[in-house]
Amino acid sequence: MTIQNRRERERAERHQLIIDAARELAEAEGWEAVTTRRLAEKVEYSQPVLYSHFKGKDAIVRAVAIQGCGELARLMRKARPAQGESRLKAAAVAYLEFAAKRPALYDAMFVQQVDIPFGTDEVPQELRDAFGELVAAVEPVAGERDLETLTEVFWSSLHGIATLTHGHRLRPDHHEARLDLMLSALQGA
Amino acid sequence: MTIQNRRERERAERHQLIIDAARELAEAEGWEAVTTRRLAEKVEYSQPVLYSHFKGKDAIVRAVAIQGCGELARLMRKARPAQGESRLKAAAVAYLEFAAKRPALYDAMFVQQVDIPFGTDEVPQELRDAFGELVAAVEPVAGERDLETLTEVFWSSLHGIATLTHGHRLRPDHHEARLDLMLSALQGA
DNA sequence: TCGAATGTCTAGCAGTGCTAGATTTGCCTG
DNA sequence: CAGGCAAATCTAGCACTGCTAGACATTCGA
Repeated sequence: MTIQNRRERERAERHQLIIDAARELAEAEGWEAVTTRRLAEKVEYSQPVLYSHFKGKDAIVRAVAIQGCGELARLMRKARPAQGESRLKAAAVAYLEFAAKRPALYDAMFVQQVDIPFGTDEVPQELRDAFGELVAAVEPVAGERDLETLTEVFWSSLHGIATLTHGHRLRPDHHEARLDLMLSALQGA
Repeated sequence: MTIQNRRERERAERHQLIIDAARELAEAEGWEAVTTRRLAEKVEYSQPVLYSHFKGKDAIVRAVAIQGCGELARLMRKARPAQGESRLKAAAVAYLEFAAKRPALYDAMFVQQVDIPFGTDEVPQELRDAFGELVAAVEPVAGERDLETLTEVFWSSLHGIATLTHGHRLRPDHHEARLDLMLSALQGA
């Protein structure tokens, strides 16, 4: 029993080791540098070991993405301002900072279409948490408008800004002006 | 001289043939199905011919993307409503329809980071035209706000909605509600 | 008709994700 | 403590990718 336990624990540790290695490699050199061979080398095992933990490379990326959602949720929660200040702006800033500082992670989460269940299925808790933070930020300004729909619009705007900025499609020196314009529009000023 | 001309014309035709084949293949089976071998087979030449026209696969995708921008611009121009109706809404609908109906093309244009010059460099005319259509749609509702910045916000929102919708991250049956909410927010209602 | 230049193809390299089968490792039993 | 067995792990390889060097064919001008 205890041996079984130890083995399971070791397996779980290695599982996480692979996820961390993939994330680190992607953040350091981009996802195109994350090959099963380099990943195997980084965790000091041979390639087939990866496949005893994950169904394929996609599954590894998916695992990284889900944990990334957890981290985003944590960051946004930490960024909740003291009462009185704009929750909407604080959330937007935190979100965009995350996207800018962890582009590879953000890419896995929301750009690459790794088919994480998003709809009616069993949505990972990390995703729920992240979206929940967005909802909480939108709630004070929703007014008559449908909360969830407005949150989706808010999220879309943030996502659009994040990805177009990362692709150098927007003027870099107008970031703050864009953010302010977007926020005041959504606030229904 | 006429021989030279004929050769140049044939080369140009084949150049376009490659671009069309790549677009068709991508639209039919996704970009992951667009390999240099399959593309060569489709145009009935061997692989190296592709490399005599383009520096590499990226350059082919880039060419497809730029022509896609031209098409988007054309569609949005055609969708300009008669006076009185909302230009903003017409532009948004046209943009989102394009993104939904030509997902592979949209992907090449704005999702894959094919480094098309966007900033100060020599921006392709097709891109200018597409952005110009957005500016024209925003202009009537800009009011005191900076036109170009507001257009960037509008574009970001559209892009976010387009990509998150394509990735099944948004509730499909709330598409119109989201669009209306976004438009009325930007309109400064 | 021949030589040369242009154009095109065959064959191959180094890399990818993934896996079958051999090999080693570490456990439990006699 | 030795032996056998099962589980974990690795080696080697497949079919594919983007890309290219060098052989081959074609077409032009003299």
